[in-house]
Amino acid sequence: MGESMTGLKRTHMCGELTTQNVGQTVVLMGWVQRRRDLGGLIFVTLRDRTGIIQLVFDQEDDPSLFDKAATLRSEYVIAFKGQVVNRAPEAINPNMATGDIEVKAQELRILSTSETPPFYIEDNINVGEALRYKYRYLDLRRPEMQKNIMLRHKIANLVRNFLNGKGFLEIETPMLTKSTPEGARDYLVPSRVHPGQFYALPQSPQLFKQLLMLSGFDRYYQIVRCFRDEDLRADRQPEFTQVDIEMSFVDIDDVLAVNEEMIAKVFKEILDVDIKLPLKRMTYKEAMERYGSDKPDTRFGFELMDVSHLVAESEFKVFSNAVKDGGSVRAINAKGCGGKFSRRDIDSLGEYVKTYRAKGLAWINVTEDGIKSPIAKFLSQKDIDAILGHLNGEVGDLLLFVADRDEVVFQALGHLRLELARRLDIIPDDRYDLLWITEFPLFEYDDEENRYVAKHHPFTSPMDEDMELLETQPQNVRAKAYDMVLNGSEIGGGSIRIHNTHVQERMFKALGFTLEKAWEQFGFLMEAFKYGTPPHGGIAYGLDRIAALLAGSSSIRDVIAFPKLQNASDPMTNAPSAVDPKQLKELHIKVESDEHQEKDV
RNA sequence: GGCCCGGUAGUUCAGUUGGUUAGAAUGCCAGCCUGUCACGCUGGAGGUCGAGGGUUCGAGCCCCUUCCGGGUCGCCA
Repeated sequence: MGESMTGLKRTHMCGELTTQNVGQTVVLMGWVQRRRDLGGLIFVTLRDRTGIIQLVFDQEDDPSLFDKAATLRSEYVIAFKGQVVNRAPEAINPNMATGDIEVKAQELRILSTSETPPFYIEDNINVGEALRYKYRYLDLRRPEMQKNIMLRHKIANLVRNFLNGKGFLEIETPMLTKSTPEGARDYLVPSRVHPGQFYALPQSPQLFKQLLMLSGFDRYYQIVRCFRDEDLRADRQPEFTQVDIEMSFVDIDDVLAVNEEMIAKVFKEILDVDIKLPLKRMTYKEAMERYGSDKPDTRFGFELMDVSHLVAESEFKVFSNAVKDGGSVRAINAKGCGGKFSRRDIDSLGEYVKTYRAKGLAWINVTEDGIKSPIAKFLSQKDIDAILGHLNGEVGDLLLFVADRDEVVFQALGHLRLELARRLDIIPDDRYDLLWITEFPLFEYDDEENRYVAKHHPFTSPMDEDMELLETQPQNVRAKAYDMVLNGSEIGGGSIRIHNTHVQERMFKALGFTLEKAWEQFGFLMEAFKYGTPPHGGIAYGLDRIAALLAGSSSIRDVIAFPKLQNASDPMTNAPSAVDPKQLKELHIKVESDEHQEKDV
């Protein structure tokens, strides 16, 4: 049982004390970080969310207070009264923000004791994530986590203030909504009053924000939770937070302008980094051809180069056949890597690209003794000269080639250039390359479903000049879609929407929907379009990703207070879990296999 | 669903060709210590080697099954 704090009122936060407070009597409350018992003298470091301060208990001053301090252990919660004093010059701790002062004890109350925590509450701990998340409330006590969560708050606050100032309204949209067949898998929610029917948790408030434009709210935003029942990654959680924005009477330039101003403000306020506006724009086509990715990391080179035209007639069938079959042969000149990478290193790069479905990695090592390459024997001197010339291959360079369908070539080489940069450690970590990727294809072909599917979503407007290709050459239709990319991560994406029933119907048709099916699924939207729809468009940012990037974290889990593990479970609450059969009965749900029912009953 | 890596003390890990009583660091507990700040010194407690099965005279180590964690491909409009 703890003591009462009655009669003591906190006067200061630990990390806010400075030499300015010397001489004052202060009351502090927080957690015991560490106790150092030197015999007749005990030092205690006390922690709250602002930082850490050293408390001093001297046996000669007050023996009973001293004895009480001796019982303190890590993570005890205490109320403490004492006088702030300067430390002796030789006792100053330069590694501590408050290291030039300490507080001499006058009163101590133990408000709450603590068991020994399963891991130490400090930065740079080396502990498995499963353990950290099981005790997430302790993990969150660590200064670096406190910093991350506070940073996230600050970003959200900046965004709100900025958008409020620009006349945007924050409007909530439903969490219980309608399942849509396109896109990611939905989380379904049954309800007692509708047997056999399900709500879906929103993957995004997309349709609702469009309807809000139709209602005349003109400018909307929402910091909103979204849900996708897909497999997790370091940058993907089943529930995540979007900064969702929509505007009326706008075209692409209007949306991009206000958004890049917002992001620049966030960078200035959070990192004191000046972002040069307007942001660079790059078309999807250029991004793919130069970087093999629609979210290029432009902080380093190793750009892709097309050598298809040089090897189309080559004796090397892997190259010439790829070109004949409509694919391409592209290369990266890994400048200066010829001498750095061993044969074993190069082989491991070959294994790496196979992850991305490339069948292999051809290479040419340009050395002082001429070229070394397993494919040299298939290439004529003329071919080699042409390739070296085109790729600017010089002594010391390593040329890496992938030949396949464009899609595979881009993916393999796009990832390879990232891998090369990581291995060579040449990615500057103090640089923030922000850019827009524009003119995305409206459709991409889905091999499994044997039809075109929307690359962004089915409400994205085609570019005006490509409108006529909708029925005849869907693969060549570009969309009024844009992504914001930061250092190789997509942090936001959006589009100008279709605001016309007729165009929307043509779109669904191109996607292989019958009119009946389109109306069944999205009838409420197309019906709405009949009643006076302003041109509109918007964007949605991944707040978790932005916060992680600004915090310098490699995983969005570091900026989410209570994240889920890779299997989408929560080791703290044990969610998801079996439910009482009574609940299922009420919901008219029968679970086929009952082995999962026993999991944690 | 596929592939890769991992699971040994509270925690992070080591553990040789399969061979005596499974170790280290740190944390924890006790004692000593008045200027520490990763305090120090001395001592102590602490283990279902993820689980189940198999091979063997003998398994932390080999084999099979399974569970769990991480990464990744598919997937993620």
